[in-house]
Amino acid sequence: MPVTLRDVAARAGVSRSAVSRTFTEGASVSAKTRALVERAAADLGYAPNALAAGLSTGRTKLIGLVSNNFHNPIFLEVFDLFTRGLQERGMRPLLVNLSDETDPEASVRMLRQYSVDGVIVASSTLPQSFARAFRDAGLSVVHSFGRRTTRPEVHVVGIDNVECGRMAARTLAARGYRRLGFLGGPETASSTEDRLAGFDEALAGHPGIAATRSFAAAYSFEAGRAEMQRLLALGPPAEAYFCGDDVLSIGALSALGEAGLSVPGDVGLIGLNDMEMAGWQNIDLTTIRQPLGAIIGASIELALASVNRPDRPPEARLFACEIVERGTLRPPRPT
Amino acid sequence: MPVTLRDVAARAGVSRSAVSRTFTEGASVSAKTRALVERAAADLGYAPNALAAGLSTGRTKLIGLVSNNFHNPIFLEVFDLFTRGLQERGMRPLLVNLSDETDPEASVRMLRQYSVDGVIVASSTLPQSFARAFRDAGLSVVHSFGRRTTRPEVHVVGIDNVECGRMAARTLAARGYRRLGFLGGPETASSTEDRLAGFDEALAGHPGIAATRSFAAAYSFEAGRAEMQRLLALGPPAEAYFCGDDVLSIGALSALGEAGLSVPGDVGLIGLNDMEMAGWQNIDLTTIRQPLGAIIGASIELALASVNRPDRPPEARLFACEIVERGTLRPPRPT
DNA sequence: GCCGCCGTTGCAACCGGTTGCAGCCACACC
DNA sequence: GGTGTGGCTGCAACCGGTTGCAACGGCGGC
Repeated sequence: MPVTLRDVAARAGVSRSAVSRTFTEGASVSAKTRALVERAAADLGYAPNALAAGLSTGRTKLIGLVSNNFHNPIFLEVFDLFTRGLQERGMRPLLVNLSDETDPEASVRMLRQYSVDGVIVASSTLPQSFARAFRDAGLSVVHSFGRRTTRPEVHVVGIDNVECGRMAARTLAARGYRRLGFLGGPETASSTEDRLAGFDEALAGHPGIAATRSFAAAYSFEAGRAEMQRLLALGPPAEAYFCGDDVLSIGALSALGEAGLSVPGDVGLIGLNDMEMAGWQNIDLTTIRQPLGAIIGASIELALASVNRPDRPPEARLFACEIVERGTLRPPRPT
Repeated sequence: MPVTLRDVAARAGVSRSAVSRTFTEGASVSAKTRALVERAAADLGYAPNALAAGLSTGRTKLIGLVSNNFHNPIFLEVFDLFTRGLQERGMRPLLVNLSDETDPEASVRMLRQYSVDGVIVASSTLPQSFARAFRDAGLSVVHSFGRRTTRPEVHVVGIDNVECGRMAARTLAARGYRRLGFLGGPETASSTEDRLAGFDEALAGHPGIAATRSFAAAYSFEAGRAEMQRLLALGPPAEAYFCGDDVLSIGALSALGEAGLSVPGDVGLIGLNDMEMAGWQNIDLTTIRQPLGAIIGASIELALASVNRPDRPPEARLFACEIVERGTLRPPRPT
């Protein structure tokens, strides 16, 4: 039923090689045969089989897009940008959902079975063991939203979480807040650790400022809300919180509102990510913007580059973030 | 570098066929050879190449997952359920983003190039021409969140939008609202048309009730907000609105709040979908729940079934919705 | 002891492409 | 006219599997 190379060759009266060559960039074909073949292909509605081609060339133009983050709305934006970016470059994303997967082994087999050209792991919570397992299987992998380490094992693209922690601390200090709270994501996530480290570091220079710390069970609305409720039950809240993610901030916002506390009147809040929703006027969250487009662009770039040079040493690309001023912090304090 | 059938065969001292057969369900292999092969495969870390297999069998276990809805948060839930559901059944989703695509032709070629076993179109806004184009190319397709037509061209799974419109109208009437508003999605979307039809139909039995209608430019927060702002600028609002989607409701909510109107005090609101966010306590939207899990389960089921029986006549499966009572409508009026 | 049967096995062709290699041809040059 | 050159072309092998077919071996039944 489907039309193949052979059919086109027959109709054009040329060899199969000739047909193949007219469809491969930079192959040597005369204008005459090319015209013949193109005519026949158009008549028949021929589309070359990318998978069969991949069998010979070793390149399927398939990229494994791996994530376990299907409850944080920012990931819809992430998937949008990834799929479009990959499509524009002629690649196809094979989506892998690792939500309740704990063993890298199964996913590795899967990805190898489909001989993807490369893997992009888009997650800030997936343990590094996954990325490592993919790499050990000989796949070229890029870890987006990952952590920079001194001796990276795979390509990493993301933000400088330590610096974000500092930014948050400096911003809160500049607004005159003195009793701060750090409300992070899962304690074991590297992003949480790093943000806290930066936060603490910047605060070290401000002896008059105290900070508490706590951790939500996940990067989700419910977790943020639950954690803030727990804090409120414990005693009076801090003057302002740095939340490790916008979705946590919104959860916290909800708990605060329910407790009758006003933001930013009673409590200040700053998030991280700047997801679409943070700008919705009934949320209006002051936050630290992660340059999503740049991160994803670089991830794709790196993934494609390392397909061609698999031995290329792992590289870390970190992007700068910026404060987005909205309505959940009180204005800077005049000095 | 990658280990193939041939390597395993050599190490196990059997033919390539024997290896192939031990890995295909229901083939005839003796326990002895099977053990031999499995041992060798494990030693070598062999994983069969699914794409090469697909070349012979004509089944790649790849499913094209096509959508253009990357700005409605409910679609993150949709992708989550689809990817998990497909993975559980041993299928792999190839994600296709049609956000700014107007010509089905290109996507058809793409999907055929990767010889997907089937296509699932997950969108309530994509014109039917896309689904039809896929079908015409010989692909078996399921349209999720699509519209039931009298003579369906492809499998359709979704909800009865007309009935949802009726439910909304009946609910608002029962609460004693008399001046209603229909705030739909894009006027050309079939889902919008159907919901409006049902809404009008149910209202026909209530001569004392009047309704206005208007349409947002897209199923998005911004569009819902803009449309409600426009309505408010025109004059006093209706007593209650039926919004064609939760994300529209939330946009409307934001515009109402900004105008100093309280919900449900001054204006009532009912949405449709029941996305995760609708339950967030600071949104607390009364809405009509779409049974997402059932819809997606049935879509996958149907997609897989029609791979095996491509000539199976197109079928429509519609699921019932239910009202989820939260805080944006005033309580039922005692009669 | 012979026959037939059936489960198992390997051969070889095939799926739909790609590509190294050698042959062909036209043309230009001497 | 002979030779050399270079651009096109087709042959055939190969990518990593699957599968129809025929051969093989062991076993039970007569």
